[in-house]
Amino acid sequence: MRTYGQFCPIAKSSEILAERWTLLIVRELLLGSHRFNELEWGLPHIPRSLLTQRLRSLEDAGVLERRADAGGKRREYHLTTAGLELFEIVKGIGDWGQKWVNHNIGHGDVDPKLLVWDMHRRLDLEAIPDHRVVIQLDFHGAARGIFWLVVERPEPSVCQTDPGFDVDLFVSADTIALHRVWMGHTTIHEAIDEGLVEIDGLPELARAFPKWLQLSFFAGVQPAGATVAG
Amino acid sequence: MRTYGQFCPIAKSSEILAERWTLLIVRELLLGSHRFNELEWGLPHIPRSLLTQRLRSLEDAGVLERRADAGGKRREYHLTTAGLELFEIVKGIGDWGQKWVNHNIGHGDVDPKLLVWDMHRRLDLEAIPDHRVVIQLDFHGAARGIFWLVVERPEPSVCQTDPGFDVDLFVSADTIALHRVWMGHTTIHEAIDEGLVEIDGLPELARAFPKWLQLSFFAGVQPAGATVAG
DNA sequence: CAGTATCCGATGCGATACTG
DNA sequence: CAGTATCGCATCGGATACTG
Repeated sequence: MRTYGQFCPIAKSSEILAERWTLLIVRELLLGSHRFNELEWGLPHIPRSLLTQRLRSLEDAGVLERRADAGGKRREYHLTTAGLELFEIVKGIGDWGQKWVNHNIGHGDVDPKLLVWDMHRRLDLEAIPDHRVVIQLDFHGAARGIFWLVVERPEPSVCQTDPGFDVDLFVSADTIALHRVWMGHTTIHEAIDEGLVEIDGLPELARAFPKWLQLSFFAGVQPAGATVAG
Repeated sequence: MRTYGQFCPIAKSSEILAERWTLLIVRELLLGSHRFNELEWGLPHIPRSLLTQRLRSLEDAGVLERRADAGGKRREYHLTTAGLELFEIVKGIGDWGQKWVNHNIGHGDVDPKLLVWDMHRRLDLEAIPDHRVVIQLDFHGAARGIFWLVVERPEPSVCQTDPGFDVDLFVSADTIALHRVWMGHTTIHEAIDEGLVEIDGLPELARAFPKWLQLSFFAGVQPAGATVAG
């Protein structure tokens, strides 16, 4: 690991935390991912070898620990007490970003895979129906992709290939528009009115769907200089 | 600038803040350095070209702005509102480091130059005498160096070469020992008792010196697992 | 003093391919 | 699924020299 040659605690922390990808890995762990594959879903474009390397560094630094899972065969990654105490820092960085960093979501910043992964993790388990609902999401515009969201208790899941179930709801969305909804820059109803998002299926389900969908943790943070919506 | 291709505010912030040296530059600005040369004092080993580059990135990101100073000739770097709002984040990272990162100060982590720079910035202006006091600091042990601290109002200064004034106090210190005092791991009186720090000069000044010296901002944070001193 | 310009070697990153 | 191995390239770090 590269060091700064300083005793300052900010420098010592930065040696661990300020390396590329590291904070995003911690974010994923804080949000409840524990398996290598789950981490990959939340970190599109990270080289697998680099993920391995970072997980090892974080283990050495005492931020996380590897465990064998219940089955005994697979590994799981869990934050230690030290790692869990990064919550406020990571949240603070996110709040700062939402407030101050250019909040025009551009073509380079959108990733349908990450969006559906985030969405599936924020579904309101209290609000979803008792029975399984399968949603097909078609993204178009800045970036394309088709995903399936299998909404069920105890744990919703997401697929990149057709899971084979009958589809109950078809959602077709402009990629940037749905990102803007997720980030709280607009509402899903506005996006629907503008024709950028369409929901097809049983009217009852179509009406209920927006209620299951919780937004990003940072959707409530106002960008600096934004006028408060009337 | 390297990006992550994510809309997540943590990722957008990290693109700016998680690059090497960046957080330490922000630390220096938060602590009151504004000129290129002051920044260099607080960032030993940073290549000047890289400092220039980072300052430019931070300006582009809206974290700082360049100004002409009062004289009109020199440039100064000042945090914007966005930059000032990084205070809690930087402090949080420092607190976390002081609590959780290996707090054995080793040979690779000591830097007398940074230490005297930090010390001169934390001198208690209320407590120092009315007249100028010149202190020569001799570091020995893990890393060597001689510095002169010119203690005076309104602004103390520090030199790497003999400023030519009569020296009022000679301080001779083991480098690691004085770092440990600064970080709150021990007291200066303990270090003196162990023979690791010596102060020579008028007894009145020698007695007063420890009182001018405020410690690191993080000296009050207990390392995890540390027993509270009795 | 306050930078800018250039050059070189080491390392980190990212892409691809391979394995149990 | 959960990694490991390898390799080219970009960036960083450090040195040196130059400028207003």
